[in-house]
Amino acid sequence: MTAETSVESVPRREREREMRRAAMLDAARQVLAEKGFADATIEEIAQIAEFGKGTLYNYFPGGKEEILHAVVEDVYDDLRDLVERSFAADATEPARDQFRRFIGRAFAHFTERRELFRILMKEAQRLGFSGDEERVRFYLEQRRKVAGALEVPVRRAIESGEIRPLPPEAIVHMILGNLQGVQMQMALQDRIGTCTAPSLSSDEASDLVTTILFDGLLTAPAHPRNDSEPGTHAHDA
Amino acid sequence: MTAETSVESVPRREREREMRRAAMLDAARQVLAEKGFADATIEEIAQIAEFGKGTLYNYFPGGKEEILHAVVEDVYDDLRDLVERSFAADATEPARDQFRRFIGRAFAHFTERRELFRILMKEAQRLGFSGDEERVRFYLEQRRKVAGALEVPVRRAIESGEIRPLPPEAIVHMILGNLQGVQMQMALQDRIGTCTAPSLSSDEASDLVTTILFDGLLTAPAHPRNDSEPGTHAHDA
DNA sequence: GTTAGAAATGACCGACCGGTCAGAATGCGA
DNA sequence: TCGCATTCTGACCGGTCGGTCATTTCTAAC
Repeated sequence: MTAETSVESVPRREREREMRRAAMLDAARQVLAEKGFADATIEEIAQIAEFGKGTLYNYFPGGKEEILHAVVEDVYDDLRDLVERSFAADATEPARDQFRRFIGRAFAHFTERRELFRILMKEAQRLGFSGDEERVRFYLEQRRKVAGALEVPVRRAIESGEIRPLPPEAIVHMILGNLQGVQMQMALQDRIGTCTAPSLSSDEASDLVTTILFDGLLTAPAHPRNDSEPGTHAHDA
Repeated sequence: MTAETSVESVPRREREREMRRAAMLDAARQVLAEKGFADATIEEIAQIAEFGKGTLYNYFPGGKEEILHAVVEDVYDDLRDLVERSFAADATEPARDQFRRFIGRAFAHFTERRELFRILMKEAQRLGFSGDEERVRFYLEQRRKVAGALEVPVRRAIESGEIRPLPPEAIVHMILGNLQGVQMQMALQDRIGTCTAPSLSSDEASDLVTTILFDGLLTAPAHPRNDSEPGTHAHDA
């Protein structure tokens, strides 16, 4: 009955350690989402995880900072997986449909995981704009994980001629910016009882983003669709 | 020579007070951009503004929080002005050109005022997601100043039939999301010597955003342009 | 020059928190 | 059961910082 130290897949001892680590990260997520990095206290994380403060330092010798990094890293890993899974389908599927699927899943992901979105908004930016070289590098690395994954289908769609040959990195940033902007709107929306707007549903939001992104706002093309490069239009002084 | 307390436009005493207040806010902007709210110290702000710490509390009895609010409020006011100025032109100008002008100015505004963008990124979100009812309300109010201003031209363009009749609030959020996403990319880009990308210029960025926003990514319309409502497309489970 | 009121100042206080470490608890093999 | 090793723990320490207020400095009216 009592476990033997046999050569099982994972040495038991280690598995338990991993479980505890996960519990600590769970607690950290919760507190970070609620308070933000600056106001979160190690003490509270420890309390929620039901460990002594000192124990956290066993698992995360780097202290608060290391905990934040671990949490953020997980969030971005999940996001990258989500991207990769969303585009895994056959290559014949129209780009528009593939992206529509991704966008829908991304909204769903963060809608049922508010706290992760909060952490991303509150802390990721802070890392990116931190004065500390190390932190900035970490942030860029994380962001590139996702951007890199998303660049693959974008490039494919450009090569197949489905979408305009604009700089892929820029397209990726715009897509991510759109997602963030609308997710933000939805998050704020139910934060105060819908002040004015008719409360976009997750599905409506997906359609909307896809439409604007792929079809554009204009009702009638101002100039030929195959005018692929932005070209020069009205500039201002 | 010595000033008289005459009934001039502004009572001198008050003007000087206003100047000092402005100097303090300048210093605050600088420190907030560099360190963020949590790590900024009143002491440092006072030092840079060349006042004693106590004096700051004369001008901002609410302390650190009130200072942040004042700074953020100014940023949003400027932004709203920028929106209103950009669309003040005659009503016959095509919507696309008007928005192109706005987008260009917005990039220019934040490109030559990095520190304001930083503050917006680092702190505004934090306010929006704060647990405190009061802070959230403040944030929403600020944001609405800008969103409200931008909604005007959007509504006009919808009514004139130039752009699709999608929910104006959503369009506004997407526009703002795009601007933020791309501005962010540019900010990060020159934060580390351009890792890979060919470094989007401010003007290229404006064209790019305008193109995607108005003309869409697709090279050929997948379905009729006047299919104004997003309609149902590929959904996923 | 005098003085009353306003404004500026920075030493000080108390709260808070990240991180440490000596000792307690626990596990585990002999 | 014993004893060693590993892990857990929370009281404690040092440092920081927001905010206060008694004192000083300035201003301007008389």
